Parts: sequence; structure tokens; C-alpha cells
Amino acid sequence: MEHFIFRGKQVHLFLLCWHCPTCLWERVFILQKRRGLMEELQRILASHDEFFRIRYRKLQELKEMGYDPQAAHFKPTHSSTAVFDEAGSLSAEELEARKIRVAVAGRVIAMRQFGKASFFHLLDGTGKIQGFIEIRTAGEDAFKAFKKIDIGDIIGVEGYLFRTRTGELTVNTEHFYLLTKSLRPLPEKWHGLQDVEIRYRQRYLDLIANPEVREIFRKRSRIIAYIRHFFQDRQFLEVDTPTMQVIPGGAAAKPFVTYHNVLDMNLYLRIAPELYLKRLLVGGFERVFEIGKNFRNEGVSSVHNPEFTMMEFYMAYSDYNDLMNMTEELLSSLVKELYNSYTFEYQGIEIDVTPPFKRITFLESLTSIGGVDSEIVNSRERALKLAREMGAKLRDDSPHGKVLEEIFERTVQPHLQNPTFVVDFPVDISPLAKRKPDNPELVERFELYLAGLEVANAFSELNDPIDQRLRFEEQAKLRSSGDDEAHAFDEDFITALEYGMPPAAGEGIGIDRLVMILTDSRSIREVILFPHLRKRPQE
RNA sequence: GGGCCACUAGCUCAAUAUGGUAGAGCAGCGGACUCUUAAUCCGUUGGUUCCAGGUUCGAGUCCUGGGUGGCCCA
Repeated sequence: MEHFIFRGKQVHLFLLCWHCPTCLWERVFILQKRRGLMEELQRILASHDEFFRIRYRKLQELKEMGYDPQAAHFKPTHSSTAVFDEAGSLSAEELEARKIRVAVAGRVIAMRQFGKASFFHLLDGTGKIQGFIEIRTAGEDAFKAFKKIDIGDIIGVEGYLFRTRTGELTVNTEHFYLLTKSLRPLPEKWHGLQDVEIRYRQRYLDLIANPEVREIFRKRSRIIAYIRHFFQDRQFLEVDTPTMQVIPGGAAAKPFVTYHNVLDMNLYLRIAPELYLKRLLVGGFERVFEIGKNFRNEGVSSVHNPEFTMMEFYMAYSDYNDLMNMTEELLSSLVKELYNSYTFEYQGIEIDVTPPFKRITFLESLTSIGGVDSEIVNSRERALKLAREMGAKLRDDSPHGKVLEEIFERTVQPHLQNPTFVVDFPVDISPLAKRKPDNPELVERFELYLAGLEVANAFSELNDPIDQRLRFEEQAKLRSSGDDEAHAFDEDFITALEYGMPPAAGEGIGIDRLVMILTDSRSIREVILFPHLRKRPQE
């Protein structure tokens, strides 16, 4: 129940709360008349949220007092940490003598008001700093206007630095500027935001309320930067290959499908960049790497997100042993960079990445770590029976290696806390890897496990086009019998190999899982800014 | 896919092992207050108890179905 009256250039708006006719909202509301006003009013009225309306009214009142965020031009001279860098060591007396003037901007995240003075904290991209405003310094008008500032507003403050009686470096406000009005209340101040669903769906609130979350994503950025520099320093070329592919290859996984209108064809979001990176080896780029998104049409869990960030690199004239050494160097130096130590804790378990890492063959790990009888390992039928008893969903024609892989995941993997290279995998689950010269049933491949998670997968690359065709044919058989994770047949890739690919080794590193481990995060969703969730039920 | 748990004010949580008027703190609003930092003090607003059914004189609570999220298993 509401109406408004135009009076000159102003609109007087009368509002009554929908629920209680006597509520406080029965008052005059004054706005500048301008184009689009009616729409704006209707929008505001449609939202009868009390916080929103009160804050919107304060915004109008601030505009009338000359604090228009749309007109504000404010350039901070200092970030909050820059203020501490410059003046953090100065005493109260020194600050008083030097009258250091600063301009800082940030979101008001706490406010303690008195009759004629207020303390507040501003949060900016680097941290927070306390501000102070009093009538004596800022003047009566400014102080009156400041009373209409809410927690959540973004303001700019000009003033000089001083120390409070408790010793906190603080900006004494001479002028302030309203830069953005927050029309919704921020999460509560000292419990922070706990609701996991809101934390993920409205990550910006999480980032405002929970400083440790900011730290995770800063660390993620540092990790990626470190990896990038590591490879650039070693003469690797950073490249971008297609994320939309005609034949999704390079891994065993179900792809997402999309459709290109003009070309009238289905395209798949890539499950791996591998086959394109190897084409670059054929083309003569001998060291390449790519950091980017892969997409796999699988379930979500604490260690799976449908889109995830992968780092893949390929190095000509090297094999999987070279890559193990390189991976050791990368991981141990990265941990050293982050923790200033080769050890760190993940979920209460101490992990030691001092090189060299433990190495164990895939088959040996099943017996010595997994405790599986070697006769079972060697018999596909007996292994299949065991795997199914452990709950694996396997087809009757599942290859021996696939069966053993399922057993491995359940019996061996959880024990691999300290970094461990599991080496020499069965050929039937490695269609792109080079066979071992002394045992053609195995390939030169390793996976690196850390904190019980697979973080890297690498092999000496198969560069024999004849063998590659046979492998693809094997996969095609599986595919035609219903295994939709079997590798697709890629004739064009074989053509590339037929021109000759130098001997090379390649590796993929799961960035999200690595970040998860290095930030002591329990779930992969903690290290992905906007993890995929089910769509919200209709509102 | 299966099991368990959660969902109550903007936020964080209460609400008799056993159905009986839905509360607190913070935030908000009004007032006092010039060194606070969870400021304090006085007053006060705010609810589709996730949704839909059912049982009952009466449901936040019990039952059935559904939704979203979390954990575990697969």
C-alpha cells in the first residue's frame, strides 16, 4: 500500500509496510525526478525488504547532502598495507609531528559510533585499516552525513595518521566520499558466514567475511605463477589449444557436448589438451605447456569438479624418468617456496616432500601396500571378483588393467600420503603411452600421489603411429561394446604421428588438487572460486 | 546411485528424552555517549520454521513425498 506525489523536481513517496500498517516506513521519501524514475520506484517497491529500503533512503539523503557515489572521483594514495609499511613503525608523537596525509578506500566492515565521533574499519584488497571521524576535525555536516554510512558501504577517506590510546594506527578523517552504497546487509561480524552453500553461491560474501578464504585464493595464484615460471625458466613455450574439440581425446572420461550452429556440428569440451600438445611436438615446438580448463561429465565430490584446471607439459628428447626428476624438483621447491620447509601439514598429517620421492611399480604396490595376493593380481577373473566385492562397478569385459586400477584406488591409494611415484602401468589402460622395452604389457608411465590423492600423471609418449593405431582400435572395441569412457579413435592424430613425433615425455598436473593439498583444504570446492552446485530450487 | 545428518529473523544459533502463544545475540530502527575495536547503556522492529501433503482439538517438533546442502559409502 503506497503512493507518490510529484512536487516540482521531487517525488514524495509514501510507503506502508505490507505487513503492519503502523510500521515506521510510513514516511516521506524524496527523490530527484529524472528519466526512468518510475521504473526505479517500482523496482524498489517490489523489494519490500526493510534493509534495502532503509539503505536506499539513506543513499538518497546522502545524495542530497552532496555525497553522490555516481559523481565521486576518488583515488586512494595508499592501500591499507601501504599505510602500515609507511607509518607502522612511527610513534604517536612522531605521527603528530609529521601529520602524514593519506587517502584510503575500502568497504566499511565494522563501526563503533559515539555521539560526536566514530571508529570504523575499512577493508581493501590488501587488508584493513581503522578510520576515525570526529566533529572537531571533519566538521558538523560531514559528521552528520557519516551517520548515514552503513556497514558494507564503500567509502574513501582523506585524513592524517595518528595513534589511538590503544596504539592502533588510524586515519583521522578530514573528508570522506561515498563511493558505493551497499543496499543489503553484510553477514554477521564475528561468526562470519558459515553457510557453505551461500559461501559457494555468493563467493563475494565469503571473501568479504572470511579473510582466510582470500588467503587460499592468493596462494592459489602464487602456486600457478610459480609453476608457470618454473617452466618458462626451462625454455618451455606456453600455448593455448582448443577447448572445443571435434574428437575429445587424451583421457578416459565422458565429455560435455555442445553444438556449433554455422558449422552444423557437435563439438566437445575437451577432457584433456594432450593430443593437440603432441601435434605441436610434431610441429617442432620441443617444449610446450598449457595451463587451462578441462571438462569431464562426471559427478561432483570433494575431489571432483566438472571443470578443473590442469597443467600439461611435453618435453622432447626425454622420458618418464626425466619427468620424475623434474616433478620432484618442481613439487619440493614449490613447497619450500610456500612453507620455507620441505614439510607441511595436510588435515593433521605431516607430509614430507624432501626429494627423492618414493618409487614403486603399480603391480608391486598392489601386493606390498594393498595387501592383495599376487595370484589374484595376476588373474583377471579373480581380480574382477575381488574388485566387485569391494564395490567397483565393472563390466564383464573390463580389461585386466582397468580391474587392477579399481583395486588400486581402494587398497593402495589411501596409504600414499608422502609423495610417491607409482610407475609402470598396464598397457590396456594407457593407450597413449610408450611400452616398456623389456615388457610390452606395461608402459613407461607414472602417477604421483600426495596426501592420498592423484596429483600428476605422466608417461613416455607413444610416438609409433602403427602401435597408436592398434591401441586406438582396442579402445574402439571397448567403446563399441558400450564403454563410453574408452578413448575415441582420432585418425587425424595418427596422421600427425605418421609425419614423425620426436621421442618425448609428457605430464599432467591437477592444479586444483595440488592447491587443495597445499592450502590444507578438505574439499576441492574450497579452492575453486565458483564451484558447480545444483541449480537453486525455484524462488 | 545408497546411507546418515542439516535446513527456524539479514547473519550465528535456541525452542522440555515427551506436540501446547517461535526466542536470544549480532545487524537494523529510535535515544544517550569524543579513544572504540564483539564498544557500552535504554527502548524497539523483524518469522511462508526449505516446499507439498498427512496425523492431531493443536505440528518448528510426529508421518509420507519432494528440494537444497554437508559427510560417509559406492
